[in-house]
Amino acid sequence: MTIENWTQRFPGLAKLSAETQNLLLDKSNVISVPAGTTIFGPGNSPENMLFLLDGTVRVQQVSETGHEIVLYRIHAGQSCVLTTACLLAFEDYSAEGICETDIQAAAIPRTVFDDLVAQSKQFRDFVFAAFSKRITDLFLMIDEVAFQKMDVRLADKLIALSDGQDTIATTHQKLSVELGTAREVISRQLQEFQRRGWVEQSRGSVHLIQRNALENLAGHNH
Amino acid sequence: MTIENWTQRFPGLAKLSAETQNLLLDKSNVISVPAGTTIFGPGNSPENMLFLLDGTVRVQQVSETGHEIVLYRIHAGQSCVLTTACLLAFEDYSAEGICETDIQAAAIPRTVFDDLVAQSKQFRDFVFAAFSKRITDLFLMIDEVAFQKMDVRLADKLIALSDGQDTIATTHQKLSVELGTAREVISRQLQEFQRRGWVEQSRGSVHLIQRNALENLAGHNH
DNA sequence: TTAGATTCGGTGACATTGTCACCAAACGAA
DNA sequence: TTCGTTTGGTGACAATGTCACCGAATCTAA
Repeated sequence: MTIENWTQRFPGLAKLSAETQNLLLDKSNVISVPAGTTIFGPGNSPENMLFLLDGTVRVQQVSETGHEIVLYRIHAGQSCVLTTACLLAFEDYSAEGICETDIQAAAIPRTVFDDLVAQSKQFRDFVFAAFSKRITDLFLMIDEVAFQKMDVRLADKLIALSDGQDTIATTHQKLSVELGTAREVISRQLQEFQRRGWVEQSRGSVHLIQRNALENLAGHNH
Repeated sequence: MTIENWTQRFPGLAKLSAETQNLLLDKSNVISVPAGTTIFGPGNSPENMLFLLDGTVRVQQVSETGHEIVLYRIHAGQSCVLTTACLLAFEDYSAEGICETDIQAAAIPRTVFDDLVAQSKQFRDFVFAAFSKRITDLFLMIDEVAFQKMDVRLADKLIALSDGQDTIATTHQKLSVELGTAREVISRQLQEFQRRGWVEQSRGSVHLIQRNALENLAGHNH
C-alpha cells in the first residue's frame, strides 16, 4: 500500500464508493509535520480537516490556573474530529494539538469535507462515529478524573504509555500532566510502586518490572 | 407561534429553506413526556433524535464505583447531540437523560435526520455546531473537575441553578451529584457560606443572601 | 574543560477534599 | 401517632494538592 491510496488505511473510509474515494484522494494533500509541532491551538485554527496516516498527535489543555492535562491522543488511522468540529463551528479552540512524533496526514479543505458529508452516507457514518467515540471517551475521562484513585489512574496510564515495552521514557512532570495532577503526587506513587517491586526508576524513565501487578491494580482483569 | 411551526424556535433551524423546514415539520412527531422520565440510558437507546421545545433534560452518569455526576443539561431550543451520536454509532450510552420538568420535544427518525444532513448545508452546520459546543463544554468540565476548588465550583453551581431566583429547591445530596463530590463536602461548604452570610439554609432549599459574593468567588467578574 | 544554569526528582509541613461511621432532627405514609 | 425514610451534622482519618525548599544529574556556553 502506498501513500497514494491512503483511504485504504481507514476502516471507515475503505467502504466508500470508488468514486468518493477518488474525490477524497484527488482533493486532499498529504503533508508531513515534524515532532513537536503544534498543529492547532488557541489563535491557530487549522484550515483543513486532518486524517492521520502516521504518527501520534497529543491533545491537551492549559487551564486558567496554569494546570495542564492531556485530553486524548489521535493515532494513525484516526481523524481529528475536534479539528472538524471547530472548522465548522468557527469557534476558538480551548485545546492544542501537538505532534508527539513526526507525522503524515491527509489534509482536506473544509468545503471538500462538507461535500463529502452531503454526498456519501458512508462518510457521514464515519464522521458521526468519530464524534460519538470522542464524546463517550470524554464521558469516561470525566468519570475517571472525578472518581478514580490516583494509584489506579497512574497504573493504567503506565500500561497505556508502555505500549507493550518495558521501559517508558518520560518524567514525573510529564506523567503529572497526563493525569492532571501534581508532580509530587506522581513521585510519591511511583515510590510506592517501586517499594512494592512493580517498577524501577531512573532519571527520565520508568521500567515496568511487574506489569501484571499494575494491570491488576488498573482493573485490567479480563 | 404555535407548536406546528416549532422550527422557528431554533435559531439554527430558522435559517433552513422553507422546503427543508416543511420536511422537518412533516416527518417529526411532537411528543410530551412527564418530569422524572428517563428518556435515554443504558439499555434504552432512543429511536429518534430529539429537538427540545419545552423543559429541561439532565444528562448524568453513574460510575462503576456508584458515584454520580451531572454532565450537562439540554434546554428548550437545543437538540440532544448525544442522542444523535449514539443513534448513528449504535453504541451503548454510558450516560442517561432524565426529564427535570415536563417536556415537549420534536422527535425525528434516524433516516430523516440522515436525509436532512445530506440535503441541507444549514442543517449540517446546525448539527456540527451542536457537536462542537458539546465537546468544548466537556473540555471545560474536565478542566473544572480536575483543577477548580470546591468552593468556587459550588458558588458557580448555585448561581447557575438559581436561574435568577433567590431560592434554590435542592438538597445537599443533589448538589453533590451536580459536582461529582460527596454530600459531606457540600454540607461543609454551605456551612462556610452561611457563616459568611452569603446563604441561608433550610431543609431542602438554599437561599442566596449575597449573590454578589458568590458570583465574585465563582469568578463572574465581568 | 569548567562554571553556571536548568531539569529532575525528593521531602516535610500543611490545606483541601474524600471516606467512613455514626447521630439526630424533620418529614411522610400507614 | 408511630415508624421508616430523608436530610443534614459531626469527628476521625485517608488521600490528594500546594508550597517551599533541597540536592543531584544534565546541559550549555565560554
